[in-house]
Amino acid sequence: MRPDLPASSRAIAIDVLVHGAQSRAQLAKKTGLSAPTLTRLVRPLLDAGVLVESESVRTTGRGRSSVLLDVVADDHRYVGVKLTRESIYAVLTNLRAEVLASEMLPEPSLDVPDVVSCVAGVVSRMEDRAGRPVRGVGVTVGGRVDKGETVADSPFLDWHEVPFRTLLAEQVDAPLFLANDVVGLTMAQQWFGYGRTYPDFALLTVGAGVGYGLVINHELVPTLVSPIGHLPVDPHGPLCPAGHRGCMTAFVTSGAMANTVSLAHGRLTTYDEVLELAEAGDPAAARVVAEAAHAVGRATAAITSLTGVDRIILSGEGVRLVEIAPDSLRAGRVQYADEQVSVLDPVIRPMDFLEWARGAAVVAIKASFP
Amino acid sequence: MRPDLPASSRAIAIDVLVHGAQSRAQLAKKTGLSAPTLTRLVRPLLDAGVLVESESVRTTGRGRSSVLLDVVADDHRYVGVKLTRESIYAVLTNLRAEVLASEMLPEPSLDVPDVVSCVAGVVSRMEDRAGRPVRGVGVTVGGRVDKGETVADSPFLDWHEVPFRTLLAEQVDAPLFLANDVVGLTMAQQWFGYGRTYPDFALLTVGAGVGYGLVINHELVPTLVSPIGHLPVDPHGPLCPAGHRGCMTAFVTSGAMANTVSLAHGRLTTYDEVLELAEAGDPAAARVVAEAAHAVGRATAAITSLTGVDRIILSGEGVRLVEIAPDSLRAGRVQYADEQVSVLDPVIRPMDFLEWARGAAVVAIKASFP
DNA sequence: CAGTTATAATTTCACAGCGAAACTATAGCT
DNA sequence: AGCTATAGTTTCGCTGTGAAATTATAACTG
Repeated sequence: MRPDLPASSRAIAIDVLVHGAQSRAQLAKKTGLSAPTLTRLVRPLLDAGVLVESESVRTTGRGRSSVLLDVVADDHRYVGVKLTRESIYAVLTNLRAEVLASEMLPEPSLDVPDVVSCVAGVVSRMEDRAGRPVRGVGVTVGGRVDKGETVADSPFLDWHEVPFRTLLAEQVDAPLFLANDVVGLTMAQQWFGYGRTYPDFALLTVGAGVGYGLVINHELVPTLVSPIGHLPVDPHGPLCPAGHRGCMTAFVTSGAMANTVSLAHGRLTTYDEVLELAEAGDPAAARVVAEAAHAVGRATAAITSLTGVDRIILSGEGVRLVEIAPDSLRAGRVQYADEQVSVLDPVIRPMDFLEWARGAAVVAIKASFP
Repeated sequence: MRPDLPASSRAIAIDVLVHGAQSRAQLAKKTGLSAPTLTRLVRPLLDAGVLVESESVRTTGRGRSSVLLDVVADDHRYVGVKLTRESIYAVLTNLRAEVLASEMLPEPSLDVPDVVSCVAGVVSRMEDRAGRPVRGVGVTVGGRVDKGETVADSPFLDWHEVPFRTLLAEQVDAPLFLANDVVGLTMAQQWFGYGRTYPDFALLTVGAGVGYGLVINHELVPTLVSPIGHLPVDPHGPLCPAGHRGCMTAFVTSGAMANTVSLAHGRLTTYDEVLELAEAGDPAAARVVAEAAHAVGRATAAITSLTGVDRIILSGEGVRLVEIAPDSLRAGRVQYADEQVSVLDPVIRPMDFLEWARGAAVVAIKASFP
């Protein structure tokens, strides 16, 4: 973040980063600014090296060729780290959040000093691999993060009021940014994913927990952390650990689903097995998966009802469940819908665990660009 | 709306209208603008008569007395009209949306020309009572309103794609504004009610239907029209006319509640009787009211979960039900809540039907001030 | 191939919004 | 009367902006 750059210059730079190389004329039309203003706004960006003029491109028709402006994505390196209870995931990315290297290692323990030095070690190795200064390091955790400084409360790590950024900054030189994990994932979608093109969208993640991010009018709406996890779906449904009957956590988290199927079959069944069994036609597993997909559909309908946002991304490690039971998803989404109103289908974005780390990298990119 | 006024002048004028008489110094501090800028912004407002300097006020301590700036609320007249299936409600207000006169008359029929001339008649009578030119007329209806021009779809009036504003403009001289009824009510809360002080709040209305308005960061979020009416609460609950089991409509609308109690007692019971019976301890009525209040609580919890907004206003003609069963409301609100997170109690704003018309007047005020 | 047209980008210039500094206007306190 | 504190104004310079004119480039035309 260069504080000397005028805000409108920054907006131009972000547009180029997010939407790719464009000419000044295109940018002027898109932003509603005049051509002279664009020339003026772009100059300091060129001087600072934020943008470069790439080849001039012949468009159809006559007239002078336009010169494309672009970021040099590969000039910059960012690191993203996501902490879970079991593992630490890290990625090295360029400015466009494209993953160049990754690492996964088991969580040493949940003691804060252990985690701090372990993360510092990962970051240091990533810096070596980068072969150049890293411009920013983003770290995300599940749970409440306060002002980007402290982990106020993380049930996954059993942490409370840990001033994690400060602690980590003692061992990491690069600019450091701390955020909630779903916030990072939502930002990644906003700048480099589905949300790029849309001013409003919601992100619902399914896996060990249920995550939720909301963007309205290009801005991230600060929701409480993962409150959607306890959104009620069916007051007669299964029980979640917090004692809620039929909330999202009880229906769709991988642990809950595995438990239910284990109980039905009288033997321990993993989440992956549940999905396989469901695909193979096992009645119990199929039922559990269908109910979970139905619950996800219900949740998307509630999101649309209460926020007016109808573009919804489904993602998370466990999202395959809705691909297995698309009809249940659809049924849950439209069951209580108004007849006249057409309902957009959610977009499914399968993802592995590195995607979480990539979200962390985007936290750093967003905070430090340009 | 004076298009020649700079945007920041307008912001100052709105602040004075909404928050009452203030000195330039106060406004400068609040808006973060400098004192000179405030002098400059206020001048055209004084010239145009939007603001006046009222008496200079001695504050504590020494120094020059500050001069309060205020709108002349009673210099201006606005009319608000709300259409329902059975009746037309109209109010005459001043600039601060204080009701000076009101009128209620039965809907002549649902034929568009009848309604148009009836509304034109009401407006004309209100203009007579105003004794001066009316600065704006706001008309609101339940249902989808497109671009302030046409009633795209109103199940209450059985109207579809009626270019109501244009039709009415042929018989009304004053500037005319058309909007959804809940939008008007939300705007009224935003400028002249509970929302004045808060950047984020939600409005939930209960009555013949269920209404929902959302303001985030001082801005009205465009939600679909009354989709919350079919928010599911309990998939084993009562049935609504659209065939949904246990949706908000089935639980909390006055018609549904009256029907349920009528059925239980084997005799026709009105909504008001239901509330009286519940207060008197009648088990069936008390149960229906408690379930309704519980459903309202659930809905507020869902709103908070999915929007992050925890300040919620409960209103509408039927809102007394939650006053009768506050414990059920609270139970529904916290039942699925996270334990750590403290939950704000909703604010209850009882209202009569004229409040709807006042909301319509606010539509006109907001659109035409200054 | 020179002239015409179309598009991109830049330069020049004038205007609007804003705040720092200095100034005027009050009012209380000593 | 002189000092201090607060409100509001005037002056002036900085910054962001677009209209208009200018330059650069490319294709099409007769």
